[in-house]
Amino acid sequence: MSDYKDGVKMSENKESLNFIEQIITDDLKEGKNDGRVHTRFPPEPNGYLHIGHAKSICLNFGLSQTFQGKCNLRFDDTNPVKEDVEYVDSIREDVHWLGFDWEDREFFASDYFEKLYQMAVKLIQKGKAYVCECSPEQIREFRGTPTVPGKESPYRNRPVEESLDLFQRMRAGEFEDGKYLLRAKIDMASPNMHMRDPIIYRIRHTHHHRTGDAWCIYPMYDFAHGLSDYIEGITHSVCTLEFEVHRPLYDWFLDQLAEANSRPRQIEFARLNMTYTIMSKRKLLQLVEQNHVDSWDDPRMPTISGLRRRGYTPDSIRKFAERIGVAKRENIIDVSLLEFSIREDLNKKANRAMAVLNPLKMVITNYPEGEQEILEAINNPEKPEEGKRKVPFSREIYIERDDFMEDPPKKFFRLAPGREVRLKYAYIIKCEDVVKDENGEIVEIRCTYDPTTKSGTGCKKKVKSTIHWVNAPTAIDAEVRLFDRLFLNENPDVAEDGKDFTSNINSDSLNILEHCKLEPSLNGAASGQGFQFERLGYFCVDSKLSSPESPVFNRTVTLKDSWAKINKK
RNA sequence: UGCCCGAUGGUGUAAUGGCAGCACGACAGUUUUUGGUACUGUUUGUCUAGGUUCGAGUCCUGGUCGGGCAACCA
Repeated sequence: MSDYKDGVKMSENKESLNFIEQIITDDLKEGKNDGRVHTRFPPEPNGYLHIGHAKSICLNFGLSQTFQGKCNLRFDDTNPVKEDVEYVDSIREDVHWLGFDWEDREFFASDYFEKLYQMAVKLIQKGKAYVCECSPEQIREFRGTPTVPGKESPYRNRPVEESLDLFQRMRAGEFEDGKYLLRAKIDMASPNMHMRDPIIYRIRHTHHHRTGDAWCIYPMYDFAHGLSDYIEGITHSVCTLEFEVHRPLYDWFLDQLAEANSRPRQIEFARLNMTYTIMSKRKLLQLVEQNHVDSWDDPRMPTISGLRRRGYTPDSIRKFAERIGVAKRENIIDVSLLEFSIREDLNKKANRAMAVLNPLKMVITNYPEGEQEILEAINNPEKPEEGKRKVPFSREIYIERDDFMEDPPKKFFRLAPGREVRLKYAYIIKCEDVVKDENGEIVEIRCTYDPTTKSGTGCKKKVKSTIHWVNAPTAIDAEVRLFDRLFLNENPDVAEDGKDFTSNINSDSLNILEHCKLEPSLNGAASGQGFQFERLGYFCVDSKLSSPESPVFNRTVTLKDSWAKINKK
């Protein structure tokens, strides 16, 4: 069951509010913003969205749902050299897929370029901004350091008229990149670096993915972001912790330029970090460009598109976001919590099927040759309404190589010479013989079956283990891709001296198995459709590589495996 | 050595001056034709030193530790 119904968060069994919900509740009590709650999700279209963005999306859209407000999608596209429409498209798709709807409120910071320009003009007129001619080196030098105050620019007291004229000519394209800058006139001695006459416009003769060549000056984040919030009537501007020191500047622009009585309020929360995972767009881009992964939607990537292709459901990701909570403390979430969330979801939703990844041929010597019978299998024990399906059975089947041991340790319950196990939905069989090739490798197991132990006939006989299998003559051949963590260490961001994070990459994160055997009901499974392969894990049809003629499945996540633990001891 | 922020079990997150709870993990058990699921139980925590108070995880002061801030990035 989804936790969302009619767009309203249903899990109101939670009795405590996170600190942002608390702030909004208090604001509402004080009658701020005429009782409105309006948030926004503001990605820069310079990369694909990842699980950290999912936290922010769930937060912002979730806030609008719990307070019956609105949430905008706004592309923060003020730096044309890094941005692209490819990213815009993927962001739209990913937010929708997660289950959120911004209705007709899709905006771009670039929509406001004219308004922002006019606001900048107003700032100059008020004597609160000036056109500066410092070089990048001079800017750096004059800025000072956190412990040393900055020095004022020689252009700081340029007459208003002159700044106005220059700014207008900057826009008109009279100057080359870097020749002039527009800066806010605040305080070069401020203990907050961001208040030391920050740059608000720079010249960049670059084609913009939306405005084309209409502009050659572009506003900086601090100027554009808060004012875009203001223009859209945002009430609560939620962002991550690193923007905390920007807040005084955010408020300063509003103090100078806001006229309406409703003003946005910036609130910062701690971004998501996850073990064995990299969460920076820049580094994710590097993984793609250096071919450490195939693409942004490689199933090993922590991107939303990667998780989707891996077999994660929107519900599982939203549940995960709810579980990890929202606070201001730096955090590192164990990736096993994400895995728990998808197992929990798929356990209830995914139909079961039998598949053998590493096939070992078994011949049931006392089963009549050439005969086949049809057995019934339960589609989902958690959902009886899913009913049953037919599974063929005959003299020759495949079992999992791991389910047989010639010389088993004490706690191994599965098949071994002389031992009995149940074949799921079929019969109890006994291993009579092991056939090996000239290298001593086991190539076939010969068994006998007990016809009185057929499943569903009320057989009382108990065996220690039930194993899955696939009927050999009707088996579908498939490729199955197993994934391991992309990084070897818990915190891949920190690498050994002199090395970058790519030195932590797990070179063995992709394991492609050919000629896996699937039960025939899996024929025609839809792209992206998820299944539980009994005893193995959750798998889905790969949306890019699979075809009806040669199916490809991705393993989303294994089942919890207590045997693996016992085996390790 | 400036400014800002933070600190609750292994990992997260609640407790709004009044019994430190929940989830995940770990461990043990019950059920089971998935060594899955479900269920039960166990385990481990308020950074530190003072202060205010009948009472402090919560308020105050000092310290310690961690994070952020010096792109014409966002």
